[in-house]
Order: sequence, then structure tokens, then C-alpha cells
Amino acid sequence: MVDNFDAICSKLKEEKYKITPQREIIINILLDNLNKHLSAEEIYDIAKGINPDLGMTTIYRTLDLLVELGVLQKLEFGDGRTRYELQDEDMHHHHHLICLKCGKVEEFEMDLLEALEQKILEKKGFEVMDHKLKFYGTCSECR
Amino acid sequence: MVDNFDAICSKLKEEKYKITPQREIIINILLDNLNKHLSAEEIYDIAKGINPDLGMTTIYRTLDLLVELGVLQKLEFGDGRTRYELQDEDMHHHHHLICLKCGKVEEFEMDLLEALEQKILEKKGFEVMDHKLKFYGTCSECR
DNA sequence: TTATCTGCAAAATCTTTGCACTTGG
DNA sequence: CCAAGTGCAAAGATTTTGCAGATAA
Repeated sequence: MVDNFDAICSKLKEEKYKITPQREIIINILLDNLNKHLSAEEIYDIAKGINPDLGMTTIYRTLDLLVELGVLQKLEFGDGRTRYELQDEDMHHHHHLICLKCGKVEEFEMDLLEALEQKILEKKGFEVMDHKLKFYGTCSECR
Repeated sequence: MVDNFDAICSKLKEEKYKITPQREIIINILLDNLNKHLSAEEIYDIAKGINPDLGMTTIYRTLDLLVELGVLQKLEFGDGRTRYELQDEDMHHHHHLICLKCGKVEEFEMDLLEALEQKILEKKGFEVMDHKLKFYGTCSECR
């Protein structure tokens, strides 16, 4: 759903945030790199190529803003840096396969957790709003 | 399985690592705080109470060692610090419920992913060795 | 004895903050 | 115009590293 530029800009305007050139650049980088799990620094490096004046601070603040708006998700794969991924409605059925040998992160689609979330509400009184599922192992190339 | 002091020490000896007083303290802290997801600093604070000379460096190095031995797992819940949890064989069926309001982390037991992991091997050629499943939402108290 | 381990201090990362200047609406 | 946004430099927070002295086996 929120996988295009205008949809994200509308969300920003709705919440009275300004559309700045820096924010446009960052949003476009995220859109051009769906499923790549970029880190703040990787986004920064790409952004520098477009506008060399753009600062790291703006990257972090814009990413925080997009996370707050719910269009971006923070991810951690254990390499010490936060990574980011745009959210769309299918993301809820989208999980990660992390290779312990080469570090590559693949995607895996599967909707199986909805029934489980209902059970968690019944058993524990915990209302699930989102989930993250990661599988660690050896990818086909490394095997 | 590896949920007692002697079992962990045996693992250390097997790999020719020494049993030092510092390592004993750290292992005991982990054993006394199962399911608490302590951070390095929290472990350090407890350890300081037992031996004030024990340094942060030793905490990090010992935790890394235990992770390498497979008796300890690193966790990240998004608060910027790595947390640690001792592994036993049931851990594979043990997931986390993270409350987005109060930050509390509860446990949830459920074995449901084994069949799925077989499917991942068939479809993607990715051999799963471990998984992490987190649910984000609102806990019973915050609701 | 001696390879391993420890603690300190310093460095390396990653992320956040204060502040003066700039700018989108 | 002016509240919101930006960039810089500095600070914070967490984790890692170099090295000299200590110690388990």
C-alpha cells in the first residue's frame, strides 16, 4: 500500500510535516532499495551522491520520523547497526532468512502467524500488533 | 539441557578454555536470571556486587565466548543494547512478547515452526538452524 | 611454566543533542 | 513570516582493542 512516493508524502502532510528536498531524497532511496535492509550509513552514502550537503543527522531524524509514521520498520540482524525496511501491507507475511556463514539476508513469504496471535490474546491477554520472525542457518550458496 | 553450572563449565573445558572466578560469577548470574534478558551492563552491575574488581571488558569477552560455545544467545529488542539469554533445548520453542507501551518482555512457548523450516529447505534451499520470533503489541496490564 | 585471561585506558562505532542558520508552506 | 527542518560539532552510549601484568592448569 505505502510503497510509492506520493503515498508517503501524503502521510507526512497529514501530520503537518514538511516535504523537504532532503526527505524526498531519503524516501526515494528507500523506494529504490526495497528489500535491501539499508542501514542509516548506507542511506547516507547514497544520499551524499545526490546532495553532498545532506547530513547524517538528517538521515537519522528522517528515518525516525518515517518509523513514527508507520511506513518504515527498524530491523536488527545482529551486526550492530539498525537497518530499515519500508512497510507495506504484505510485510506482515514477510520474514527473513539470515545466513550465518555469509551474512546474506533473504526474504521469505508465509502467512501462518495470524491464528497464533489470536491464541496469544486468549492465553496471555497480550494483543499482538506486529511480529518479526527470523530464521538463522545456511543459505543455498553456502551449503 | 545446558541449564546448570557444571554443564557450562564442561563445555568450556572441552574447548580448552579456563574456568576463572570471573567466568564463574558471570555464568552464575546468567543462571540466576533465566528469562530476564540481561544486558552486558546489567550483568556487570550484579557482578560488581560480588567482585568489585571485575571489569566490563571481561563481561563482554565472556559473553562472546558463551555465545560462541552455543550456550548463550544474543537478543535485541530495539533499545540499543544487546541482551543475553541462556540456551537450553526448549528455547527453540520459546518466543518473546514485547509490549510497545511499557517495554516489558514476556515469554511465550509454542512449537509450530518445525514444519515450516522443512518447507524453507525445500523451497529456498536454506537450511534453518535457529529462529527468533518476536511479537510486538500491548500487554495485558497496559490494555 | 606458559598460554590464557584480566583490567585499564583508549579507541571505535553508532546514534543523539544543542544551537545557530535556513526554508517550506 | 515563522514554526519546522537542517547541518555541524560535540556529546552519549555501547562495544572493541592494545597491552602489561596476573593466573589457571
